[in-house]
Amino acid sequence: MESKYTPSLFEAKISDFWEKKGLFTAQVDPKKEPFCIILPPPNANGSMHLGHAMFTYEDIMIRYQKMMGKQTFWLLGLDHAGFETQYVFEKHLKKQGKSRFDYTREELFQTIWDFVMDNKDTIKKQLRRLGYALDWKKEKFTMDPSIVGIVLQTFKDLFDKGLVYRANRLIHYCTSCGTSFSDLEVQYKERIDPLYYIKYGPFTLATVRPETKFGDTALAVNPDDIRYKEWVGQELEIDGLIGPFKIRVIADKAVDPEFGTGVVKVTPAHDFTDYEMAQRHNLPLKQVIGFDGKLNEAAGKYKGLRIFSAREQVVRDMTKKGLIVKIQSDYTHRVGTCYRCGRVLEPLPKEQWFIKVKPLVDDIKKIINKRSLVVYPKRFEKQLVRILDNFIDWNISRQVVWGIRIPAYECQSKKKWFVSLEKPKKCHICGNCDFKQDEDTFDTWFSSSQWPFATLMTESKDIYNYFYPTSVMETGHDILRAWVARMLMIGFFATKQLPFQMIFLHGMVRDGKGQKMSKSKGNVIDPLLLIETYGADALRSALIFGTKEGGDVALSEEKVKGMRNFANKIWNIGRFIEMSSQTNDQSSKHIKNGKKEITENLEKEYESLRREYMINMKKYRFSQALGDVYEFIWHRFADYYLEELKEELKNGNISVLETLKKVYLGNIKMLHPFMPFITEAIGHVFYGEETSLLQIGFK
RNA sequence: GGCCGAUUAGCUCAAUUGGUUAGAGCGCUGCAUUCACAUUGCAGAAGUUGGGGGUUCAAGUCCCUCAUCGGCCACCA
Repeated sequence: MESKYTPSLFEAKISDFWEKKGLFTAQVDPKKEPFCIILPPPNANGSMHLGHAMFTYEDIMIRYQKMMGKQTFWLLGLDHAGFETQYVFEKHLKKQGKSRFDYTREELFQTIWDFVMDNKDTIKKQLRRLGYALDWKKEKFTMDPSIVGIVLQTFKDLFDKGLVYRANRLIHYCTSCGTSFSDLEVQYKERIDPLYYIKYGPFTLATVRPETKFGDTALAVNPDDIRYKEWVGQELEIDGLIGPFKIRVIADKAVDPEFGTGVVKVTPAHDFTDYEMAQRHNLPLKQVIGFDGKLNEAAGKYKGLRIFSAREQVVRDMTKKGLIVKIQSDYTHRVGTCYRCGRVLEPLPKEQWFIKVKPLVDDIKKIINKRSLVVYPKRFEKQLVRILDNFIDWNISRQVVWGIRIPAYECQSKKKWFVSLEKPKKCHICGNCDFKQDEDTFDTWFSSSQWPFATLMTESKDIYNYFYPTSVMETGHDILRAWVARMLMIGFFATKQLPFQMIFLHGMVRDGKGQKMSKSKGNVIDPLLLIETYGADALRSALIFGTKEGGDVALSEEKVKGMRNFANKIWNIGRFIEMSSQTNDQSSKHIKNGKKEITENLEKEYESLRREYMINMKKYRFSQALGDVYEFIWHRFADYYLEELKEELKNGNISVLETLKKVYLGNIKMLHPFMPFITEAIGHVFYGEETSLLQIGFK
C-alpha cells in the first residue's frame, strides 16, 4: 500500500470491478427481500451539478440494504424535460443566430433529439463517477417508445374514466416562451407598478392594467357596500376610448371594499379573479390580448401594440380625455412570472387538457391517513397533506414541440375530440375520416408522475411484481408538490398501489456560507472538479457529514478536504495493519496478551458502536451513523488504541493484531455505503482482489 | 395573510424519546518530524445555546412571548 490514498488511481477501476461482477444488476430472488429505488431522472439537457450528488443518500441506502442481504435494484433514468430542454436548446440556437421558426416541427424535434442524446451520455458518465450503485444496463428515458406507450395509455385510461377533460379556461401563458403552464410552475415576483385611478362612467376605480379595459364585461362592487348598493344590477352606457359601450354592475364578494374605491372593472379573459366572477355571474369572456402578447382587433386602434406600450398609450389618451383621476406610483404587488425567462405571465383563455385531481387525491388521502406511507423527515408529511388538499385541476397541455405529443384527435367535421393511441380511422359519429392530432405535448411532469411504475413495467413481469411498489422515493423537498404528490396520484390510479412505501426528502446544497448557489453569485461549485481533486468519497461524505437529514447542506471546499483527510487516515490505518501483518508472519505465536484489558475495552467499544450504527442506519439517521464511525475510527481506534497497542504488535502479539484487524475491517464495512471506493480498495487488500464488501456484507 | 423551519464556538453545522462537564469539521495558538499517516500527532484558547418568562429533581431540547432570518403556500383590481 502506498503512503497516500490517491482516489484517481482506484475509482475508475473499482467502478469497472463492480459492474463486471454484476453487483448492481437487478435480479428476482424470491428468497430475498427486495429493495428498490427509482432514481429521480436528471434532465437530459445539461451537466451534472451538486444537486445530483445528493443522490448519495440513495446510494447509501442501496449499498446498506445490499449488505444487509436484500436484493437491491436502483434504476437509472433520464428525463427529456420538455419545456426546460426546449428553452435551453433555443438559447443555444439563438447563439448561432437561429430560432425555432427556422425548422419544421419534425426537424426541430429531431435536432433536439440529437442534442439530448449527447447530453444523456455525458451526464450518465458524470453520475457514474460518484460511484453510484445504479444498474447501469437498464437505463430508461422518458422518450423511450415503451415508456411513451405507457404514458399514452395512462392518459387514455384517465380520459375513459372521465378524469381528463378539455376546456377553454384561463391559463398562465408566457408570450415569450410561447407556452402555457400549470399553476405550480408560476413564479410570483414582487413588483412596483403604477396604480391608475380612472374615471369609469359615474365611478372612479383603481387598476394597474388600464390596457385591458377593452375586455371589461362588467363592473363589480361588494354586495355589502352601501355606497354602491343602488347601482347593482343597472346597465350603464359609457363613453370609452374606442367608442361608447354598455356595461352591467354586479355585486360579488370577491371585491374588497377597502381597496381603491371599492369598484373594480371585471376583465374575465385576462384576470383569474375576474374569470371566477364571470363564472358566477355568467359574464362573457372578451379577449383583447393575443398569444403573441399584442392587443387584438377588439382593442380597436390599439390593435397590434404590445401590452406595455398599449398601457402607456391608453394612459396617455385617457389623460387627454381627463379620465385619469390620480396615479399612485409606488403600488407594490405580486405578479406571476415565467420561471425560465422571467417575463410576466399573461392569464389568457385557451382550450387545454386538464386532469381532474379531486377524485385522485381522495383515493390516496385515505391511504395516507391510515399511515401506510412513511415520510421522512416527518414534518413533510403535514406539508404533503396540505399540498394534496390544495391541488387544483392540472393543465397538462404545453405548446412545445419537445415532448410526448398528446394522443388526442379532433374530427374536422364535427369538431369533436377523440383520445386514442393511434390516429382513428373513422369518426363513429359522422363517419368522416378527417382527423387532426392535437399540436400540444404533455407537461413533462405528466410523464414523470408515472416514472416508478412505467419504468418497471417496461422490464419483465417478474421484475415488476417483485420490485413494485418501490421501497423508497428519495428526492429534494423542493419537488414534493410538482413530482412526489403527483406520482402518488397517478401511480395509484394506474396500479391501485402507492408507487413507494416511503418518502425520504433531502435538502438543498448551498455554498460554504450557507448561501444559495447561483451563476450570478459566482458561488457554484463543480462536483466533477471536487471529485478530481479530492475523490468521490470525500465529496459524498462531505454532503452527509454533520448535517441533519432533510436540512440544507453547506458545502465548502474545506469540508471536502477534511473528508479527504479522513479517507487518507483510514487508508493509513489499513497500511499500518497490513504492514504489521507481514512482520508478524507465521513464526509469530499467540503469546500472552499483556494488554488484555485494552483489547477487551476496544472490543466492547466496537460492539456498542456497531449496535448504534445498525439502529441509526435503520432509522435513516445516516449522518449520525457516519459521524459515529468517523469519531471512533480516528479518535478512539487510531489515536488511542493503536498507539497503546503498538508496542505489543512489535512484540509479535498476533492476537492483538487479529483484534485490531477485526475491528478495523468492521469499520471499513460500516463506512462502505458512505465511502464506497476507498473501502472497497482496502477490502481488496485484506479480502483479495476478487471480493467485494457488498458481497461480504455486515457479517 | 397562512403554514413550516431556523437562531448553539470566529465560520458552517451536530446533539437520536428532557438526563453527566453542550460536540464536530474548518479556522486560530503552542509544541512535536528518522514513527501507518504533516492529507499527521499532542496540548490549548474559544459558547450566558437570539432576548424575556414558565413547567421540571433536571431544559439547547417542552410551553408562552418578543425579535431577526429563511422556505413554502395564498395572492385583491
